[in-house]
Amino acid sequence: MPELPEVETVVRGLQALRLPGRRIQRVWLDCPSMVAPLAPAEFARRLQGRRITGVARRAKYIVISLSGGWTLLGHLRMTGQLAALASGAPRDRHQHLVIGLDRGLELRCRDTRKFGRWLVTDDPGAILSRLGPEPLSRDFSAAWLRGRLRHTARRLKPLLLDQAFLAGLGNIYVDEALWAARLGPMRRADSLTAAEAARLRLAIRRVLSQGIRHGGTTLGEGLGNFKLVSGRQGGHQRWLQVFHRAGRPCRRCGAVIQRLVVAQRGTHICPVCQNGNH
DNA sequence: ATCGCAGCCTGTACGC
DNA sequence: TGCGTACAGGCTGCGA
Repeated sequence: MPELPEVETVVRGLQALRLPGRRIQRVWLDCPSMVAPLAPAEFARRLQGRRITGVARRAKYIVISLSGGWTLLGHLRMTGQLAALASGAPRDRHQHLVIGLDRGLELRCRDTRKFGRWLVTDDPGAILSRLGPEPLSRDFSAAWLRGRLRHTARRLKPLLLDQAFLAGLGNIYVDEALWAARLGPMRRADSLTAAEAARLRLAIRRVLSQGIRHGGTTLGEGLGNFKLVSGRQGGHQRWLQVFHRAGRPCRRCGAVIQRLVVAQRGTHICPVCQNGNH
């Protein structure tokens, strides 16, 4: 599942291709729901002929700036992948959106479950402004987190998954951050001490930074699993402490990692390290 | 204010 | 071996 580190890895891959200046020549798609609410023809018309002026990331969104003040916003959701390929490269049936650039390069959005969303808009702020702060930015300060935690009774797991609270975490990195901070997923936010809030903030920043350093997490060999723009796999799966490690020993205390369901999500904890008031 | 659930979708893992 | 079924999960929208 692409979360902040995976999207950052994709965006860095795109940035290495030096896309700014390239012109969009052709747009092909076969899955209208992936560009909804725009009709496919309107989506293509808005892209056609524009030049790419920049590539960036905000939370889990890929933000591709275009000439004329337009922006292509991409969200990979569960199984989305973005590949840069020569225009002659063979297609496969999971490539649902192809953006053809000049000089024979294509951006191909591959998405086995078709949950990903792509939008061309002249007002990206309408979407991006609803997001909470970037966890790796200065906005995510100890004072800010402490202040916000104090005023909500929500449980840590659903709170950290809420993109309007903090933007970019998903199921993997929330579980990893809670383990690193030695906090239980069911802990009420307003029950955290200042020291625990500080620990949580550092843990979040650490697991995200590590995820980026390792090029994101690719779990298993499935068709929809995370890939870099180059098609390679990420490397952070070797560093996971709890996620998908149920039944195996905690690397900190040796207790058996458990899988439970919290906020309708598979949740992985060390029952000994994270035993705080459930 | 906060939670729970359905829906979107299809590959995968499991049971028989 | 092959079939059927449950499950996985980011996000939205709805109802409790």
